Parts: sequence; structure tokens; C-alpha cells
Amino acid sequence: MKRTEIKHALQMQESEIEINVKGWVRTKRGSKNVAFIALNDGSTIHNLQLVVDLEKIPESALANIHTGAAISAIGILVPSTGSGQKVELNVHQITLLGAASPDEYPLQPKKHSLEFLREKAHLRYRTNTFGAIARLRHAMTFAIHNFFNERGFYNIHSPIITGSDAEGAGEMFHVTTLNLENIPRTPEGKVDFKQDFFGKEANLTVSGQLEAELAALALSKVYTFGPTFRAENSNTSRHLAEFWMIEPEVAFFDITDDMDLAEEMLKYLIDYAIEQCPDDLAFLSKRQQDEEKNKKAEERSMELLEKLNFVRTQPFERISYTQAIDILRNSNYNKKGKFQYPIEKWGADLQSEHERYLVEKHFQKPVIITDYPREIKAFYMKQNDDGKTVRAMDVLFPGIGEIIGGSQREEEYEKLLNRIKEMDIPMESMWWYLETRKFGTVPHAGFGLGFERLMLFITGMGNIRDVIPFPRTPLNLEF
RNA sequence: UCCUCCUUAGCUCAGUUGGUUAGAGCAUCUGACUGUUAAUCAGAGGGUCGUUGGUUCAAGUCCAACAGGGGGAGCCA
Repeated sequence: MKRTEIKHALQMQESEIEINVKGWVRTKRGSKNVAFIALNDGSTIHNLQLVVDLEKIPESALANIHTGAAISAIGILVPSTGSGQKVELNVHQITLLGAASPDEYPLQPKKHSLEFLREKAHLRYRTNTFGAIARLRHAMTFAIHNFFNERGFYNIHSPIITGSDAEGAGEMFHVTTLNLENIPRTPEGKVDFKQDFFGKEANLTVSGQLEAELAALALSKVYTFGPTFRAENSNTSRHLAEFWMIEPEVAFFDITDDMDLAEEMLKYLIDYAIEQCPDDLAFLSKRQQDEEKNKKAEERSMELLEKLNFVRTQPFERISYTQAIDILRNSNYNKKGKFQYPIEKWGADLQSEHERYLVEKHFQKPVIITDYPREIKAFYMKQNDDGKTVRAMDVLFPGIGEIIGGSQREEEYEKLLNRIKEMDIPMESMWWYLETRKFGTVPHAGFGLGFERLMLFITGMGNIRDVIPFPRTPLNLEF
């Protein structure tokens, strides 16, 4: 008999029909005459209640059915006589597919800490929280492709392995087939990469941006959506060594077009989550509200759906770095010395506490900061005429901080070349990037959206290790 | 990498100024229960108190190192 997914079973209008469901047992409750099994198959956060009449099915058939076991059940779908659900399955045949020893199966029908579940990452998909996150992660992936496809963007597969070591976004992981026990050396004593697989030094990419720019300068509107790798020793709830990034790149776009695109995309994605995943969001909202009860009143954040709706409907505030510095310098926080790093002079990078003040206290909505000092930004950003700033833009979100970083790119060959020299970036590996500025260069812009940071915002989770199935962080590679 | 906190039963935690045999709730097992909703009720089993070393008549409790984890900072997405 063909399997019916629980998501569909729960939505069926006709009653009194025979169906076969398969899934994993969440709880089993028994009394003398009847046993109840809550079954979940991942198709939805909701369980189907199986009702087992112990006069028809011997209790011995249920003996090895415990929390975590996989079963198949055939029965008649009927309106429920209990109050917790609309329909339930009157089971007349039940088969154990895979047992889960109650002595060893670590997940119990109770609340577990996220820290505990990180150590059981191979099983945590089976919890309501991680099931909901997995479904939302899929929905957001799909929505991103949808968003760009609807607007005529082409998806570009930028390479994972790169020969460029100057993408300017952080420390890189080496890729090599050299024998690490016996590394070949040049006469000068350096590693002889000529003997390596590619005949030169290779790394995992930190960004698909440079390749996306090449594509944009031919196809006009492109985006990448792939894994990126950073070997930074970052130990925070907002950083991963392996994370997914969305990087649109558009020819003939200036910085304002770029900001418009970023804002439209983020709002589209929030819309999509609210429309397509109401049950999972409702669960995560309730989860978050339970967590909030343990916090002090002033640390509590907005309810998840309220927060999503709020961000969806508010225009993002757009200010320049210079305006941001003025606001911060004149803020009561600064005057009362509440900042750990007081605002002193123009030119310093904004600290997390400053970004949080602007987003969460001053404007109380997402903020886009533009035109940062050139000294604190990457080499490829378009230089403004003032000689001090570049056309960069960062989108800051409440509770997350920087969710998007982008810029209009420097399209003038001489200016880009000078900047590369100023910043001591090795030019040999960048010749192909520079050539795009020699042949038919045009103004263009793009940005990078951290997919897991988006997931933090959408799910209301607090730690980035919980919105990716198998997080890669320093000293952590168990799964 | 820096600062800070934590590590006691399968899980979440309590454990007094260092002092007999280390506790609770949930989970598990056994029994009871005519339909439960993370069922309920009764009983049982379950611990080298993260590891190593030190102080002390005496260490879960004090000190040190190491390991693992949380929160914050930097780097950024």
C-alpha cells in the first residue's frame, strides 16, 4: 500500500478511508484498552495520532515501539474523539521498521537544551525545533532562487576551489594533495606548490563575488548561492567556518539600486516564510517566547511573527557612515560613557555595540549604512569623489548585526589598480579581474547575504550553529 | 585570539561557612488505570560529582593545570 504523508493525511477532507503512514514515534501513551502513538514523518511539524485498540492488536505487537522507533501503520482515518486533533488513525495493522532502544536512544519526549542537541547533531533533525528549521531552510533556499528567477537573474556556479588568494574577505583554507608528512621544498625553503595538484597554491573560496562580477559584465544580472569558507578563528554565535552566501551582482547598478535590491529581497524572503511556513514559524515563536520568560524584561525581544511583520512593512533607514558617527557621538549613550568604545574621531570602524545602538535603540528598525571610510573597506569598492569614502553599504538587522555587506564596485581601471597597489595585494593572481576594467567596463554593484544570518533572523534562533545542520567551527568537526 | 561563566544520574538542575550513606523533577523498568495529548497514580533501578595534581584530619564544595561547553569581544556574512 502506498504511503500517505502525514501532512496530507492531516488535511484530508474525506473520512473513513484506509491509509498507510510511516514515520518515527514521538511518544507512546498506554492504558488498559487503548494505546496512543504520536507519529511524525517530517512532512510537517504536526504529528498524526495513531489509536491502537488493544483488543484487536495484542500489546506484544507494541512492545518494541518506543520513542524514536520507525513504524508503518495501516488504519482508517477518522475524525478524532479527543480534543487535541481533528483526525486520527484507527490502526488495524502495525509494523516495526526500525527499533530504537529506550536505554540508548538519547532523545526523550521532553525539552532538550540546544547545547545537548548540538552533540547529537545526527539525530536532532527528529526534534520539532530542528525539523522546523530544516523546512524553513529549504523554503528560504527555494525562495531565493524564485526571487532572482522572477527578476531575470541568472544563477552562476562560482568555483569552490580558487587560485586567487586575495579575495580580501579573510583567512583561507588550503587545498592540497601534497604529502603533509614530507612537503616538497624549493631551494629557498618554501613550499614547492609546483608539485601540488594544480601546480600552484589553491584555497577554498571565501566569496564568489569576483567571479560573479565577470558574469555580470556579460549577462547583466547574476547571482551566486553557494558555500564559502573562512579559516578565521572566530568563536561567536554569528560566525561559521563554512557558510552559505547569496551574492547578486548587477551591471549598470549603482549603490542606490543595490540597496533597493537588498531591501526588496529581504522583504520578499520574509513574506515567503510567513506565507509558506506558518506552522513552523508558530512553533518557533512559541519556543522563543518560552525562552524569553527566563530573560530580564529589558533583554526580551519582540515576538517572532511580530518582528518579521515589523521588518517587512517598515522602510529601512538609510544613513551615511558620517551621519551614523554624528548620531552616535551626540547620543546620550556616548555622553554618559555607556559605550565600551567611545566615539571619538571619524574614520574608526563601528563596533557591534554601536551598530546595535543605531538599530535597536535609535531607529528601532533595519538600518543601511553607506559611504564608509575607504581605509576600513575592501579594495574593489567604488571610490567617492571626496577621496575619503567608498560606495559601500551594510544592512544591519536587530539582534543579528550585519546581515548584508555590499558595494558599488570600482569600474575604472586606473583607480582599481592604484588601490590594489596601495593595499599590497599580489597582482599576479588578479590579472583576469583587472582585465574586465580594460574591456567594456561599466558601473556595477552587488552584495553578499549570509544565508545562516538570514536563517537566524527568520527562525528567531540565537546561535548560528543551530540553523545549519552540521556547523563547522574551530575545533569542531565531529559530524 | 582575548575576557567571562559553566561542567553533579540518560536529560534539566539543587547541593548551606569543607564534615556521616550526594538529592529532586523528567526519562527508563514494573504495576495500576475505559480516550490519552510531553497522560496520570504507586514502586524500583540508575552516580568513580569533566580529567589530573595539590591544600586539609576530612573535598562535589578550596587552589592549579588540562579538556569540553556557554555568553561577550575582535575578524566578517
